[in-house]
Amino acid sequence: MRIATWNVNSLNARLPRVEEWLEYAAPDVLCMQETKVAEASFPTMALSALGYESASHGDGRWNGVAIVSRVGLDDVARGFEPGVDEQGCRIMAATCGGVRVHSVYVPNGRVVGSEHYLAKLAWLDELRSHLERSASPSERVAVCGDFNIAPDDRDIYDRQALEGSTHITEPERKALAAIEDWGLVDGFRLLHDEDELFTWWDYRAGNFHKHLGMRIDLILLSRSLAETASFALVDRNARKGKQPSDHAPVLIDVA
DNA sequence: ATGGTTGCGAAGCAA
Repeated sequence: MRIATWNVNSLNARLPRVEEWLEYAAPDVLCMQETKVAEASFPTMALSALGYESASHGDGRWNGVAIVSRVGLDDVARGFEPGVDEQGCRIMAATCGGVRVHSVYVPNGRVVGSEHYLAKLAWLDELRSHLERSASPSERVAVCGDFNIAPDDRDIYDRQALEGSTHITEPERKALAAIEDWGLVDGFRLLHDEDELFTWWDYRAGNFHKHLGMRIDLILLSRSLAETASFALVDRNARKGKQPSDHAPVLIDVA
């Protein structure tokens, strides 16, 4: 079973690239983030034509997450518990091919110490609580998405250049570690321990071609699922060419 | 490597 995650930065703008990618990468499940599309106007038919069922959670303008699957899509749950993340549209889950799959878009945080940064840390804490309430680490669980955190210094291009900015601070990394401590492992890292295998590059200043990026898009797997991981890849080709997202998709094959 | 680009939506913000 091939599981993928991709921050598409507007599904409306990216639909041709997503369709192309589904055809050649052939994931069984694709989690998307920053779809920026309302549930009512989600391109369900276009994805159905490629053999994928869809479920989404979005308000149409900001954020938005989706899961598309060709191995079943059941028990869809949107947001955290009632009253939390009602406007954010940053998390949803579905059961696909026997795996409880989550698509998450962690808040960016903007500036270290700002209210948005504190909200990011609170959101990550809520994600840990949500997993405790709604899933079991002994089952087949995948938490996929744009975490807006580079797990360690292998995942950034230069420690000094980024000092003082978000995505690399200890509180963010500890919050991610607390989520992993629930019972998840970084699937991509199981199969690749090299540095500078980035998943996101700023559109500006030719950063992609200068190899100035971060690895912030992660596929976290429960242990039983992680044990079966056989192949993982960041598809940098999807970051090239006409109208790319600023993120590349990440995929992993599990049994 | 502090200067840039893209998306949304129609100016300026978020990333």
